[in-house]
Amino acid sequence: MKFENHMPIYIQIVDQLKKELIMKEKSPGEQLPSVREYALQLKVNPNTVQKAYQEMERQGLIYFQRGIGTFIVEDQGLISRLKSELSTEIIKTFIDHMKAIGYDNQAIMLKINQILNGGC
Amino acid sequence: MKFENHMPIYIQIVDQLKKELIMKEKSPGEQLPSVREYALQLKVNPNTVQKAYQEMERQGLIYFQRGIGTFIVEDQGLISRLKSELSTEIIKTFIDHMKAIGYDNQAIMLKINQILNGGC
Amino acid sequence: MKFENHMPIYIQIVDQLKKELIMKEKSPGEQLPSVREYALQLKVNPNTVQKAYQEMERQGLIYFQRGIGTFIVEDQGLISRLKSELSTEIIKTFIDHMKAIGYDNQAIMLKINQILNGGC
Amino acid sequence: MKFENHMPIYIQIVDQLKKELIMKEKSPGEQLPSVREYALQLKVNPNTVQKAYQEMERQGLIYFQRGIGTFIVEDQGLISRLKSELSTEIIKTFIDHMKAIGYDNQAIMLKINQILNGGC
DNA sequence: GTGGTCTAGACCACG
DNA sequence: GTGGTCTAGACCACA
Repeated sequence: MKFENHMPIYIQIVDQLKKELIMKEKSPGEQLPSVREYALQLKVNPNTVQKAYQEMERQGLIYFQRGIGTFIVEDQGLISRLKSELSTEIIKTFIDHMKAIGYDNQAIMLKINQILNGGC
Repeated sequence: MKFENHMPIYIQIVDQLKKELIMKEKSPGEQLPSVREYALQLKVNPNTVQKAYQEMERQGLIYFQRGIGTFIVEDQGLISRLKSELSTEIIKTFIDHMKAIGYDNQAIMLKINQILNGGC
Repeated sequence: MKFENHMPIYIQIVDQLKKELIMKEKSPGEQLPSVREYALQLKVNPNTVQKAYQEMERQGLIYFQRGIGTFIVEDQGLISRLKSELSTEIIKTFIDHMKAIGYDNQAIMLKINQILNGGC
Repeated sequence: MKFENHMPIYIQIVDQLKKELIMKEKSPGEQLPSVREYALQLKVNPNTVQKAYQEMERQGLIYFQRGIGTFIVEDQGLISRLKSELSTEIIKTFIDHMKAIGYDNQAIMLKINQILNGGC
């Protein structure tokens, strides 16, 4: 896994794990690698993985069990909820950015159509 | 002007000035406020404005004239180039993010259409 | 390290580090002293070292690793590229200066031969 | 006349005038343009020309005559002295720079020969 | 007046 | 510990 420079590594780990959840590479209830193991795997400081896990716990995505391990919460709606949250957030940010440089709804649609090279 | 916490102030100044350029509130060749004056306006340290200006010079958007002031580059295509660069960047990031959570082109279009409340 | 008056300290630091790279006192991949430590060594403000480092990063000579340190780029050709760039730059400037005061190629060669005390 | 950014304009004016002296475009005893006139001609602030003239007076190249004008000193050896001073200075600087990046006398000769593309 | 550099000292996020 | 940012205040060269 490659990390970009302008973004905290621990955030990039969180994003990666979320993506794996959504893409069904990880499932609710599944156990995550231990902090040390994952750190070795990612060639990253254990503190960084620790911070990533803490961030995910804060967001209610995983929970710790003392002495046993770290697990993804067993919430049926989790994935769809996550996906919808993320996509809304992404789109909202996107539209804000575009409007800030003078695009209106129509212009945005046009530009996107262009880039996705589809008609509609 | 209000600044967000999680982003360097000098970057926010750069973004703001770029936006003003695109929105034609500033024009090529125009003189920018002096470092000190702008700092007063923004209630920010002069060094911070200085850093913002130097970043913009590095990006080829403005130039300094010793002892005289700071000016926007006199490049005709500047604004359109800037606008196109920024929008492409924004859209590219957006699409990457969406694909990372499992949306394909069609799904992206659909979602956007919904939100921008347009048919097509 | 002593600094001359008429040249920014941070530029002198950059030049010094480039020289050390060329003279193989520093090698690709090597870690540079931390900003604070180097500032102490040079008896200079940390911000000044910071500025020097950032200038070098801008020139693609070093890179930062968040929370870890600053490293020389791991580019095999780096040193020879740097050396050739610098020497060409120096010679070009030199020849321009000489021609500006009326020396042609031959006169330059002659004068240099004299001073470097060599026949040829 | 075009001015470079990284060098004070008044120094560039001094250098230009020295060059004109050496190239016999100006002669000992000749009157220089008035500060105002020259400033207009160069599209430069009069203070800048003033400073250039002062610098040249300091170096003993010109003298002021109150109410009459500014003149190049009437020194027979002036030009050759100037030329020799300048060339020595230029060469000394050049050799220092080259040695600082690890070239010895021989290597310098080689590199110069290459660039001036002459045999010897 | 302008921009450019520097210092001293502080706080922050990150690993 | 690391680098990144910011402030307050100073001095300088330049136009």
